[in-house]
Amino acid sequence: MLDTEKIKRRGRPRGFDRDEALEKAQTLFHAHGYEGVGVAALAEAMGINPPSLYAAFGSKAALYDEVLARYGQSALPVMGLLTPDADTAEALKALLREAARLYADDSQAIGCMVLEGARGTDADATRCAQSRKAAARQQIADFVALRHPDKADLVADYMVMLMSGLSADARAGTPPDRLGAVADMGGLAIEAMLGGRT
Amino acid sequence: MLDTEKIKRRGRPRGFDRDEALEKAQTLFHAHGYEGVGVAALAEAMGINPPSLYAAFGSKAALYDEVLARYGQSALPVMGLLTPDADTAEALKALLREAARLYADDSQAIGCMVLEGARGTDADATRCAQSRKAAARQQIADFVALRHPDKADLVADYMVMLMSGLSADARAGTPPDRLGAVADMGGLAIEAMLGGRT
DNA sequence: GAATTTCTGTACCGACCGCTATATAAATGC
DNA sequence: GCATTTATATAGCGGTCGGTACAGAAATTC
Repeated sequence: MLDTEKIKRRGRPRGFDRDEALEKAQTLFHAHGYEGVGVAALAEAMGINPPSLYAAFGSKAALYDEVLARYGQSALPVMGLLTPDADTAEALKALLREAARLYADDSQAIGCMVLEGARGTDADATRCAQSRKAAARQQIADFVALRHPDKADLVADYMVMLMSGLSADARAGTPPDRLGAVADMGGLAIEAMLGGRT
Repeated sequence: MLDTEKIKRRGRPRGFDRDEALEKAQTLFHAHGYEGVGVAALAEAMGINPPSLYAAFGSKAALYDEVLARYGQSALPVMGLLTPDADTAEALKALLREAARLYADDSQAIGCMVLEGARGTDADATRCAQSRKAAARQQIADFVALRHPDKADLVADYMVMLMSGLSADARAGTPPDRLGAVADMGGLAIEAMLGGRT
């Protein structure tokens, strides 16, 4: 899996940087969604032609999958808040606040790419995104289960649901301050469910 | 506006029931979203041909708009919970519970057609849906403002955000009982914000 | 050098998109 | 009857979709 190194391969070498191309694709997918951007637009933004895209990534859906993986790594700082020694409720509230801030930050693209991607029409694309959504949910559930095993599933469901709503509202244009206030209000339910400073 | 009656109009009479056709279109739009269903599929389900569709409704977007209006009326029972004499928190919690039940009910279509429609790629369709979403939000804000004017906007934002998340999870396949539990947990934030039995 | 392998650009495929030109069918007004 | 008006069915418009056949270019191995 670690043959990303520049092994001398025979044949004509690729004329573009694969990761740079992925980054351009990520920008477009995040901004317009899987169905909102076509292969032609992707190829143009990546500075290549469709055949090169298909040679390097296989298909539009496969490219999307790689982009989602890349996004998952860059969005890891969010999940990094869930360290085992953190206070459960405080960490979840911080996660909500950070999600709201991130989703409304229009310096990049609006909303969560995974959660938005999980709602599309295309079967392949939604399957990819939903699997990553489920993985994130499980991460949250495992974290909550450290101290509240009986409430882990419910709280994880609640967190994901809330983040889906936050992402939707962010994309609908809700400004950062209002989104943050809503996220904080969502945190009240966590406190009520888990209690403060447990 | 009330010329829905069977006024004798000259020319060949329409060969299909307009409202029945709308109902079929509603089913398809709700199940697959605006972008997920084409004019050909709509026309076939309505039992007509594309030209009849355009003659009767104008365009795909206009048909969608009428369908949304129809949906808004059939979904009114939900908003009917917000009567002026109802307890604020209790009514909102009941609304959440009812929304969760309705969204997960697969006897018809999954999720909220307005909230899902507000997230699409097509500019016209999302504008229609977002305007109805905003109207519903205002209805909630007005209801809350009756007794908690300073918190009306925040609580309305929170309610809409939560319902968006519920609708997304419902479409992702979350079963009714889990969805209901999450909605109830969301209600805890309302109690914390407005207090019980105010 | 030649043969092989791989990538790249042009140009295009069939399928579907929303939509409509055209001609005909079925009603009314006179 | 006849003209007018409206709705229908057939067939097809230009455009975009995801994806590719093909030939040439650029690297390797021998």
